[in-house]
Amino acid sequence: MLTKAPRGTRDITPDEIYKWHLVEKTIHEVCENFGYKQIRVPVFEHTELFERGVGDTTDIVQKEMYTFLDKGGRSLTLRPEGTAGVARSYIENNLYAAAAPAKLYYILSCYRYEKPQSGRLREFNQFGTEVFGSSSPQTDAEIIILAYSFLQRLGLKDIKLFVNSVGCEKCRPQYSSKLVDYFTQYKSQLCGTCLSRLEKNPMRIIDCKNNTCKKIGHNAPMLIDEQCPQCAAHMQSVMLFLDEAGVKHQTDPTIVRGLDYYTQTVFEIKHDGVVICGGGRYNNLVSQLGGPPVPGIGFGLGLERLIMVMDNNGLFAGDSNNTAVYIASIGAAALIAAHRAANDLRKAGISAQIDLMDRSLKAQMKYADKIGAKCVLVIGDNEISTGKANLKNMKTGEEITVGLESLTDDLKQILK
RNA sequence: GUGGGUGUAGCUCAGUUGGUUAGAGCGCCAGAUUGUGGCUCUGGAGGCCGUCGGUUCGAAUCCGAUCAUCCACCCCA
Repeated sequence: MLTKAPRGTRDITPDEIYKWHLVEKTIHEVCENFGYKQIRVPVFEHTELFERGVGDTTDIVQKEMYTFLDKGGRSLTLRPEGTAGVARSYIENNLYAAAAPAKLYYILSCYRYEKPQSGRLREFNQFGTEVFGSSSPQTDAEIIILAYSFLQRLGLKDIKLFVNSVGCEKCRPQYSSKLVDYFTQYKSQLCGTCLSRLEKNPMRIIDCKNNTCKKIGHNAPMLIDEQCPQCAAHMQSVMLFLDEAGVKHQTDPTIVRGLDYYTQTVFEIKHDGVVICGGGRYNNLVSQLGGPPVPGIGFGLGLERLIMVMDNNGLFAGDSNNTAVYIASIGAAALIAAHRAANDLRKAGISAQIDLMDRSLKAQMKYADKIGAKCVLVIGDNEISTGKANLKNMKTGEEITVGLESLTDDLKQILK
């Protein structure tokens, strides 16, 4: 038990870390390319932030939060998602007083107490973006295009983008009451959870997986048809910008999303039916949290799911950051020479390793092979007296002679 | 939270109707080759059979519980 990571958590081991480095590097590049700046926020926040921000009718808040009292008796919660904390930070640091809009991105771990399964962990990592201060449709499109470009850049081919609108504070209540009227007719046929949804959040009946509910929901009024002219125009405009960018999309009126704060645009990006990215607009979140009436939009993208999908599709080529030179040594004098040479190479920016195990030459060669060293330099008494050593290319097996004094310069040429 | 599958070496897995000292392949270490990795051959190390309890003369094997893990549902990234 002591040597077992807690349920729903996992280690990212050295042999797969290169995948994360690749993904993270791409995140930074794409976000900077779009003009977004990274923000880092605490792992835990006041519990109330999530209750108010995420919404206390959501599953996340009702049963999935890691909440605890600290020694001062404060109720704190490990963040179950990124937006609420980032919104809090935006307000607290008066970022609305700086240049608007604020274009932010983040890479952070999130925590939800759920039963683990494929692509679902209790601790997981999200890449997300948020734009605060703009309600224009081109902002929605920009956020979506950013996510889409990111996935494309990583080589994902079969990704599908689904877009919907959940309306605004004007049209949603009207629509909700229409929905309630509609579903009330079929009250006796709805499943248990949908009966309670009828009172709390009727929109979620539409994406119930129960066959009967599905059937009934199929003919339910859709918000996409019922929204106010402003919301309809907004959605049309978003899709126009997406078309203009060549980003394929389809509307899916059943996308409702589990978080309460969404208004107007919501979207999901799926791969093989798995949602790897979800997001939307939230025009009231900042003001609900006590900030100015600033609109926002963003998405969250699950990195474990992303890497899983990339793995399944062979999108990782392998670790390319292996040591350039392993310096094998025979004897105590050679070890010192190897040690000196390795440090010189490192200072010149060439990665180098020496034997730390006092092993035989053969064992050193095996080790060099195992760690994927690009070449091996062998130093013994002969080399020390002649000042020359053999450098072996581990891929081709070829050996060339290099001077120990000019090692750094020679290797710079060779490794080019 | 609900339903199902699986826990044996670092990994993938055998293990007969319960019966001595639990196996294989791969990997690891070493030697063959005393200064050169990969290929081959030889040898070696490595197991509280997930954990606890029960049945039995005897349990990896049967029963129960528990934990972990995987899959589906709910929900979500």
